[in-house]
Amino acid sequence: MRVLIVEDDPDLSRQLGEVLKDMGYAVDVANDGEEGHFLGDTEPYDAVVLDLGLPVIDGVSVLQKWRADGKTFPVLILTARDQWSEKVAGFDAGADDYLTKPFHTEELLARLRALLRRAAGHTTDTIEVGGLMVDNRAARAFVDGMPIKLTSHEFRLLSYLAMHRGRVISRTELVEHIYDQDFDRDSNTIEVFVGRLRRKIGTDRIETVRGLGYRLLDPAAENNKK
Amino acid sequence: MRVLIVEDDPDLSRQLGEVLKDMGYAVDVANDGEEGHFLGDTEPYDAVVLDLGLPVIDGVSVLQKWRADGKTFPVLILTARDQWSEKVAGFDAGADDYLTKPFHTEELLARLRALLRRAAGHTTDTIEVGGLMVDNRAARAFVDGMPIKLTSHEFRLLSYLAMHRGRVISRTELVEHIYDQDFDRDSNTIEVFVGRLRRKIGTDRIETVRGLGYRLLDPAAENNKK
DNA sequence: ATCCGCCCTGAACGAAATCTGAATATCGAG
DNA sequence: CTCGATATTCAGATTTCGTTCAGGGCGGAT
Repeated sequence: MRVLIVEDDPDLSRQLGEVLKDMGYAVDVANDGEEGHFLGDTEPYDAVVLDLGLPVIDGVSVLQKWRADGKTFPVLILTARDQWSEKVAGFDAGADDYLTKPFHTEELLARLRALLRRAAGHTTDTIEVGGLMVDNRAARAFVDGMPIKLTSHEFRLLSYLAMHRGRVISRTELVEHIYDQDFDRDSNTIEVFVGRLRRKIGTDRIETVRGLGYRLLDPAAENNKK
Repeated sequence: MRVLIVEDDPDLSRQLGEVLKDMGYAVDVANDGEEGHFLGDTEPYDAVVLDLGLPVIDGVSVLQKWRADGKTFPVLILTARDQWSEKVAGFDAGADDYLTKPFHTEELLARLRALLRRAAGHTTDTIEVGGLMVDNRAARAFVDGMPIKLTSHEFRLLSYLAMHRGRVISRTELVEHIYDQDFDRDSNTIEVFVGRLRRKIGTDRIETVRGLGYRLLDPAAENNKK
């Protein structure tokens, strides 16, 4: 899952960035409205955290532009306390949730998870596919109840596949959602990670669809074969 | 599904080409308006992605010429940001949708799918023909609920037949829509693929119409027969 | 600040699936 | 029955994928 933070307070944005990375997200940070708008327009984020009080272009305008351009990613807006009018304007512009500053990072994480979940059509933070369980809340995975040790990128890959289980995901899409902006993809890192994941969760869980990409499937459901 | 990209920025066109191929389209790329116009006039595309700012001949003129010549394929135009006048001119010239640069690839894909669907007179990503289901989004096919394992070319072939079910499709048309431009068809690859498909989805689903081509039909419905 | 260890990247190489083109067999119309 | 059209089969050729490994970066520990 890849997230954009648009926040002008350097302390806050840095701290948020760290927390989100710890949780296993790929994170980009923009420091003003213009940069934020550009990134949101350019990169395929799974969610955006948007401060409404921003230099250069204010948050509501940024959000309006995105929505006018057809961007559908969920947006969580941050408002100063008691700025009720701003909040309303944010919702009118197409926000999906809000949080008033100051807030507890735990709450931000919870709301963000809820947004990501909803966008992918799930109702819980944990996804189970035939004995494999992915816990997005704790950033952990289990096979038949046994915890699996995954590195951060391995988890991101698995989580993304789990969120879209059954669908074929192209290498391109995986790269775009697992890495943040500055990454040259001219290597075979995805293949390498898929290989490692397979060794950890079992070979038959990730199917490769030649020429298209990968798909997470339930090895128990025997009707996946042939 | 065969798509033409007319785009002068080599980075962008290369990247777009890759993404679209990932999604299973056959893709041709033209680097300027003249080449683009020629290809669009000559080859039977299912959709075109057309940049408006082009060398030699500009995008709007290209589009006007195509429409004047009776070309009906859907055209998605790309405009630089905030070039509202260009956008309007594009629509007047007969564009079906637009996207402002920069954009993220998933949005382009979604809009392209929507255009292709609309053009084929369908409203969802999945097509069902008597127990056979083709899911263009997930790049999967099912027979009576059982997933069928298809290679990417087999899937393209099936998808095209499903999009035009009931119609007789000539070998030539199939080749043109499944492969990109530089392909010598002096072989019998289509027969080979049809054979493989039949083995996988059932012999009675693809009817061969002697001297004309193939047709996908519903084996349950009796009124398909000539 | 420095060292150590884990993880990531990129490349190389081998393996596997798939595609192509041709040869051969079968079918259907007249 | 004959001929052209379509089916089937198959072996290279080709593309795509899996695996391994070394170098290096980053973070944590000391």
